[in-house]
Amino acid sequence: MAKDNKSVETQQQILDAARRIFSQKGLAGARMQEIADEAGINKALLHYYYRNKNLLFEQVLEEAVRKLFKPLAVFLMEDSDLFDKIRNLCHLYYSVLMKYPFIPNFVTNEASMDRERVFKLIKLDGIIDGKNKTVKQIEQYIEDGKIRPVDPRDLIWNIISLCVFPIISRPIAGRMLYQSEEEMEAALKSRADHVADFIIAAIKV
Amino acid sequence: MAKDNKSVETQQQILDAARRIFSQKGLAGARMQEIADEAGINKALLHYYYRNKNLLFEQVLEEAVRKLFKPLAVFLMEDSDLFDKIRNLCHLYYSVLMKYPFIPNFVTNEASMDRERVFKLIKLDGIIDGKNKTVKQIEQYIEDGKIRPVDPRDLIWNIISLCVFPIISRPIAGRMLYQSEEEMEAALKSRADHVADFIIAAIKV
DNA sequence: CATATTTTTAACCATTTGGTTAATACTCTT
DNA sequence: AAGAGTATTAACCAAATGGTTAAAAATATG
Repeated sequence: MAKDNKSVETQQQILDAARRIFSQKGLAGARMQEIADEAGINKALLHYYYRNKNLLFEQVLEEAVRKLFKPLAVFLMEDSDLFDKIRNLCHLYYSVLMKYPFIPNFVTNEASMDRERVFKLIKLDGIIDGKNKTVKQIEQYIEDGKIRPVDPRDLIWNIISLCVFPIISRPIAGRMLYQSEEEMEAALKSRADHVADFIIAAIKV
Repeated sequence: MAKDNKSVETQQQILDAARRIFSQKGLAGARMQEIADEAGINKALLHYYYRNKNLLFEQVLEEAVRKLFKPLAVFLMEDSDLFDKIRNLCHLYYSVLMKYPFIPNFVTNEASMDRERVFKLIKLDGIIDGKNKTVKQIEQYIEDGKIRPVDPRDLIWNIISLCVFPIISRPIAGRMLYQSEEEMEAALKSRADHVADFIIAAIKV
């Protein structure tokens, strides 16, 4: 049994490499040899730790799905004021996705190729419980006249879209909208606030 | 020289098949044999009309990029009232993307794999001219007190996000937010209007 | 109808790729 | 230091895959 930490270090290097390669090239486009090279090891060693490509991919995908859905689950479950929740979600998403900008595209793309594989990794029950909770909260806010009448599910979908899509479209939209990389980076920094403001302005009476 | 139309018909079948396969599996995941089967022809015939996989892919990608950016270019260039433009864009995008729902994911994914390949296909000059025009229009609306002060580029990015992302995320979000496929289909029908309302509510003073 | 041209196919081929094997280096325990 | 177990490697293999070739249908042309 691996008592020393050389092996876990190697496994970590493999996972890091796999994350980079898989997220950039997808399951079909990634080459085991390339992952091994990127990890600085032999291809046979790669198979020694991760029996095959699919298993390795599944591990990387699971991690990505978890990271992508955690902020959403937190948002949907939270008990606090709706406006606070929205601001929190925007900031949480931006900090996570700025750190792992490849995740949204990686997951949505895999979902379009093999929907079920992604579903199996989402704790759907928890999400749906949270969704029902937040839908109720939104309905209550409408009833209390705190926000305009909107379809709660449309609203949730809009919020997610505004948090996630800018990251996916950044390579293209950045070049279209901004003069330079730096200008875009700067704009991105304040986007979490702007998006939250935008959403709240759209619903507040 | 092909005077008859059997050959163009075959080429069309190939393109249709290639669209389906490439958009579902990506460049690396698609198999020439599978495209040939889907088109009901021999693999050698596939190479007879399209010399190699890359050329065929490029053709499918170009078409997808054109379809994805046309509504945006129209929006950015249009001279009419900003609110009308926004409503138009939402409806245009929804009609195009409901017809070709695979396009956004296909293009964003390819952009994340090979950014330059996508850039080369976008008529960037036209888009940027239009962008400058619409940015000026938004600034004018702010100055005239018709809308709240917002960063024009953030606003444009938000509009695009709200039009495009729901299509990308539909397989996942649909199952999370709605009880059944039919319920989601129904909700989707009115989304173009809701999204336009949402955006306008967010900026109108 | 004969022949030139285009379309379609079956059989092949070279390369790539995921995965295996068997042997070697390393590390830890006693 | 010896031996057991673990980590690592080079060489290899079978299957899959993009692409080619040469011949056969089919079609157009005179």
